[in-house]
Amino acid sequence: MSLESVPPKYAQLVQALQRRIESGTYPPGSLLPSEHQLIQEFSVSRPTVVAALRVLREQGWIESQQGKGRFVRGRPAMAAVEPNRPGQAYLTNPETSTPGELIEAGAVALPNRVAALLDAQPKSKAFLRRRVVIRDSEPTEQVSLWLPLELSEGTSLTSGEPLREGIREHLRSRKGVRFDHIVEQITARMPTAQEAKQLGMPKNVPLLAVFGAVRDASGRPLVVVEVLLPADRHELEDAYPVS
Amino acid sequence: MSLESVPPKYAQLVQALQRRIESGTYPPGSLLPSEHQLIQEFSVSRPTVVAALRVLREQGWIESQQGKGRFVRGRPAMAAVEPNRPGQAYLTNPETSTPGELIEAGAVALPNRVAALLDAQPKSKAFLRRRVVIRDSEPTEQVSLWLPLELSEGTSLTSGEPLREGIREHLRSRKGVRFDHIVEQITARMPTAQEAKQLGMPKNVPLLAVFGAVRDASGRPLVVVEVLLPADRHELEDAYPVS
DNA sequence: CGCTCAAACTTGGTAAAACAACCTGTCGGG
DNA sequence: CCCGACAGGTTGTTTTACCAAGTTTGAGCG
Repeated sequence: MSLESVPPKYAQLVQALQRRIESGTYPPGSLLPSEHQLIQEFSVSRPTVVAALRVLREQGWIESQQGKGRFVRGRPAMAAVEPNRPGQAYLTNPETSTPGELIEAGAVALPNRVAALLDAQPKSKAFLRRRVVIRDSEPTEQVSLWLPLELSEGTSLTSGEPLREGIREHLRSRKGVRFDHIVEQITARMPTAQEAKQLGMPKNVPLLAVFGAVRDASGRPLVVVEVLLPADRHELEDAYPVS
Repeated sequence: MSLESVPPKYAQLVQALQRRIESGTYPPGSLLPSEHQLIQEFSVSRPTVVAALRVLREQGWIESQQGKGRFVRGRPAMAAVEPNRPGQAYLTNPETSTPGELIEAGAVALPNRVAALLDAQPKSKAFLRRRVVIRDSEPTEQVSLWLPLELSEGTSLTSGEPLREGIREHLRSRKGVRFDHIVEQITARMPTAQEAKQLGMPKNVPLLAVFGAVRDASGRPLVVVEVLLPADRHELEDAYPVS
């Protein structure tokens, strides 16, 4: 049969050059072979070489300078640190995959901040689903999910049972909405007495509160996720290029 | 003279299509004209059309599906929110551009977390430069900069005078190091008595502590920036695509 | 009428060629 | 000795051409 599709030539070239950079054949700071040399060595056409080098440049492996050549920068170190995005996991993974306890599931009045993120009137009603996540037999995080009432109708989110499907897939198949990006706000505050008790944390330790507004491609807010992290047990990490 | 360089054709095509999407000529969800139609309308070749459409896809304006066509997604809403990166501004802007007060400048023993970010031994010596930034006649943030001693030698950072040049440019011209990316850690904690006093904040309000490890292209840490933000007055915002 | 399959569309990938813009040496002439 | 012109290298942009792969449509046949 041999239906294994071979990757396109330019992708093979990308991998070959990446291997050479990682192995030290093309050390950082050195000049990459010119387009003409690569054409001859790999027996491909110039558009193929250029396509491969464009990918490498966009990924940060090399940088090019018209008239001089392409310089090796090395394996992009930034890609090594994967940011931890609280809330991401709760949107794609089913609730049954992480142990936890559902502590609230019903319609409530929206807090001001959440209402603003949902483009809704303050104190208007929305559906709230709140869970405490348990790791190593200890409560570690509280995850809250707010949905407009029209988005919660006809879904299993209103039930008190753990979801056996990711929220993202659940809403896509039943309501036809497609998650696109998340606008995230990070703040810190002291826990309420109830929160400290539910999370098993001292009352004098602050909380990291992460609000994630999930929106579709046009920017319309769909749901809001709030993750509460005791600051003595969690921290957030991210990486970005300096402008 | 007419030395104004005209943008390349594919970039012009990108702008033209962006305008049509924004004006509603190509509403979201609709099918973009096929490559052949665009070739005829704009009188360009196919690679030029493809290059323009590739840019639009990478920027999130459209998505393509082999065999069917290219679908309009609309103006990428994510790009509208620009993340606020504390520390970024302090690396590029001169200290004289924002009012503040220098409260420390000298060699100190490294705290554990900063030593780890610098790949240095804990309690080893490094140079610390600490400033309180004043906005609207009120202290609002504390910015600390740690540098390895060999990187601070021969610079004006060790002086008690405000820098008239950005730190990034300062270190590039005098020490030849080039900033590439930042690995950021966000935590929350209670302020010390001294910090609360210097920042003019209540003692029962937590601090958002942002640690930024500035590294070069190979991942070697260069300097560490710490920004302390009273949580009742600041919050962090960011946006990212849902995977 | 319903099903099958081929034709005609779409985007994705490769090849060959040419010109333009930019950099860096070398080789003269002043 | 200095400086400018020039040749030869590099990447950037554009064109023409062809084939491959996925999707839709409709003609034709049972």
